[in-house]
Amino acid sequence: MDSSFDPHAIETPLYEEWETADYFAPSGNGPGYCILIPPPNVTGTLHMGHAFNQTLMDTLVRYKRMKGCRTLWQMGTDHAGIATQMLVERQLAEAGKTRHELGRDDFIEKVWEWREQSGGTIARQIRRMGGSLDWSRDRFTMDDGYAEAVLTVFERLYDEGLIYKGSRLVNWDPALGTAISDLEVENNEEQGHLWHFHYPLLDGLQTGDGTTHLTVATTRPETMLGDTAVAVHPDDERYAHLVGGFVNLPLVDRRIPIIADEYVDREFGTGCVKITPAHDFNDNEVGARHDLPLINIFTAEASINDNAPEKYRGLTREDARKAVVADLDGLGLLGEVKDHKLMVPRGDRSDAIIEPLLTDQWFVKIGPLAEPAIAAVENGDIQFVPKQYENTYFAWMRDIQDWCISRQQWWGHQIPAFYDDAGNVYVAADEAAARVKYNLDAGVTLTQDPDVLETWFSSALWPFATLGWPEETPELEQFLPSNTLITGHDIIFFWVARMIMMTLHFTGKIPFNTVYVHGLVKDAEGHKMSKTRGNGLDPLDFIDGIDLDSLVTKRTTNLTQPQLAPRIEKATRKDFPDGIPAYGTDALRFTFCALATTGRDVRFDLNRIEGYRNFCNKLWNASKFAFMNTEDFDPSAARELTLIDRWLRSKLHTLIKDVEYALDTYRFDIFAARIYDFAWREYCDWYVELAKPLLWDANLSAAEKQGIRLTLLEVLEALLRITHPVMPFITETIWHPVAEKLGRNKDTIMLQAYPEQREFQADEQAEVQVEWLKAVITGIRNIRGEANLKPNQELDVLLDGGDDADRERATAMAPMLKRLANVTAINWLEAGSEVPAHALSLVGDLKVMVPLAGLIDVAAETARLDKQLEQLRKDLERIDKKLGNESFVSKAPVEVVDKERAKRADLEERVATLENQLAELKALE
RNA sequence: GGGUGUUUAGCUCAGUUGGGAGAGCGACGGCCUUACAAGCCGUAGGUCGCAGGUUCGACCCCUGCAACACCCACCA
Repeated sequence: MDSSFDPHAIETPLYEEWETADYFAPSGNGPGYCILIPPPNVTGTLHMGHAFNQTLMDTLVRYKRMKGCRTLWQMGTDHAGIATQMLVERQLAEAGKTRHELGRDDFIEKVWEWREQSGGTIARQIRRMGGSLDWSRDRFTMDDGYAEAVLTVFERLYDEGLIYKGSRLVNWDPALGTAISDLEVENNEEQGHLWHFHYPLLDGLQTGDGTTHLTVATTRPETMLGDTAVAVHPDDERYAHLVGGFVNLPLVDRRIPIIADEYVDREFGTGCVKITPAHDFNDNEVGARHDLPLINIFTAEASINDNAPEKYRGLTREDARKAVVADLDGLGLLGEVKDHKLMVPRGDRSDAIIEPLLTDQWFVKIGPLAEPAIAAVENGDIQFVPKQYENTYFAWMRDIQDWCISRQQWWGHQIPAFYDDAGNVYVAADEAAARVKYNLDAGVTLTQDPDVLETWFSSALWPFATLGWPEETPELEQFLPSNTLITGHDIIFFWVARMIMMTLHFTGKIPFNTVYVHGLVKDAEGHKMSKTRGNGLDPLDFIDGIDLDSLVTKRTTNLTQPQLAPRIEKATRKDFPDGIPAYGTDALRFTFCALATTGRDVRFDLNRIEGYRNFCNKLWNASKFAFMNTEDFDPSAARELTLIDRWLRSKLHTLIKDVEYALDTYRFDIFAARIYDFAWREYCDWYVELAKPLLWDANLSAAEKQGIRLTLLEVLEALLRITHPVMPFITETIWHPVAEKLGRNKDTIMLQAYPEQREFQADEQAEVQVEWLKAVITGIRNIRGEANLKPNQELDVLLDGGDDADRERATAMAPMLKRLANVTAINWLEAGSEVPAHALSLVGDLKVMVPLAGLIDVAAETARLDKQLEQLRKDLERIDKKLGNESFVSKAPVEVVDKERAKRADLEERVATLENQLAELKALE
């Protein structure tokens, strides 16, 4: 083995070995266990969220595989319609071209080319993370087989009346030129204005105070060009007499009615609302109730169209706004203009302001699909961890709206609907099938719907389409439902809910039993990582390291808002003054597990990963120690387990139970913490250190030394198996030589059985004894430390008090005690002899005394004991108060009261001893 | 406007059924002790967000409030 841990030397070659040996494919005859990867975008790159998500999945997958399950981690990628199309369009734009110049077929060809070129990136990155996915079953949502599933689903839903086409107000992204679903709209509060406009009353009408106009307020002045009414509340006396009358819509010179509708809030503004049914979801409903005309004034790019007065045509919505306000002002019809905060809807991909626009779109009638999906969670077939997400799910599902699935885009599954010249619709997988299905002769010309399906429509089929559906495959039989879905809470609606609906509808099975929802990865300040913010981190940079300048360049290139670059650079130079060191994959994975506490977002903290990189090094060095002390080790030689061996094995016995419980309950943080604690504290700090003096002790029998060497190796070997799911590379590397020494099978640790409790025996007595030993050693170390004695300053120790057990232990453990506390001689105080001035430590009834002998300063020792005494007195006081409380004694359970009494007695004795000791010290001053 | 989560040591976070507040990192002091200075030994840090309530007893249960984060929602 190399002298120190170097992740790069081991990781990549090891992964290639695993993959070549086909260790990732399902094997064995155990129970099936399946996890589906949330398919990353095929042309994307790995971000921290992926790395976190995949670490948790791989940890579980490796654990289950070692537990003997026939385990499948299903790999696949998503065609990511809008995201990918945007990317390729941007590339075209750099070459000065548009997709329209290219034409649909050539453009799609270009996207496939891009996929060929960049599709391997994310796969390579996932491999670097150590993910044990079954690459042989890799699926892509645009594969032929997958496409067949998508078309089949569409057709069946259409035939069942669950997909329909309709003309509706939808969320329109004018930058992308497509409709998007409600979920793809992000509403954020932004600063805007509230403009008040005066609409002149017609036919001589007046308000109560003689005003000849109605004043309406709006945050969107330009939409007034499409107003078709003014509404007031039906019970509003101020305007009751005007209902049924008319106002003149300025600039447009249109006569529009004054209507009464409950929708209006009398308290807000003037109590009068302009109604624009074609450009506002609320107004649209009002318009429908009052049979108002819909006047669409926007083009697909959100410029003013020909339905508006000539003057405004062709203006962008921003310019139109300015013009409308200026013109009304010129007419004296502009009232107050106030600052106003409002929710602005923006497209999640384009960041463009979303326009409600009347268009023809395809919808999924979602109610009938939602019902069984709600039931599946209600009745516990599907469980969310943490459970509170079930409420989030229910809330959304119970109020779910029909799903707009058509996109005016080119990259994606083209909608399998065909139209004849008369506009009749025929739905089938392809044109030929449509002709057969609808009995159309060759004379009928058919044109396919140009739109594509939104990406989430196809990813909703992931649980069964990846396993071969609509064919009936053995994989469907074995791996549906899958076991655990691991995902962030940001895609519960987008993906999880829709998978549940679709899978239930088409297979009659639930897609998965458990949904484990983890938090999102935030930066050290708790902010969401994003390209725009420039605070994103590349997981590969933690593995390989990156220098500061490269990191700055990475974060500031290709920004959507280049003006932010200086700020991002400054922040980056401040947060990462030395760039990022190479920590290796294992350290990164361990960090993710350690931070994966339930129901909480994770702040990625550089200090944590550094600590866990150090932990890797610790493991590496511990194994070096084990090897150095087991040269010529013969696993079959006679051995006898010593006390510390029995103690360590007993600790391991408990560890195995704890890690199993942790993983079974998705407590990755506890899993990591227990491993860390056992490996570092128990194995390294105590066992190895205790073993040293024994291995070097001439009085110890060969069998006992063999017992120690065996334990050194066996416990390490088991620890490596326990740790392997989270740190696959270092454990595999170290495991081989260990297993070899133990004479075991040595293909790969990946396929070894996960440790079971029965491999290591519990031994309560050994634990008690070693705890005693640790207490004595710690006591002496405390004296040494507080008295500022050099470690190489040898000490003698005198023991007094205690019982027979103490005497036996002191004799038996003398070598360990001497070395770990750096003590030369241990003697018992002879009865009747004089007690020298000493520093004191108490272990139960046993007095551990270190004679001052000119080494220890009386004042320092006094201070040390004072500190201890003060703490003891505080404890005593608290207990006295408790026991002095009549209600406590009478009402608390007897065992609790007894416990307090015992504690009190013990404390009292210790206090007395220390007081005594302090008095003696005082006499020395 | 509705909902969810969070608030514990300087920082990041644990704390299972109510019964003596924990870890890692950082800080401080001492050590190159023959696996490891990416290390070893020791020490110091907390009215558990605030205010009430239930209880013999509350970080834990209940009520209210505050701050922060996120989700949902049509207030012009």
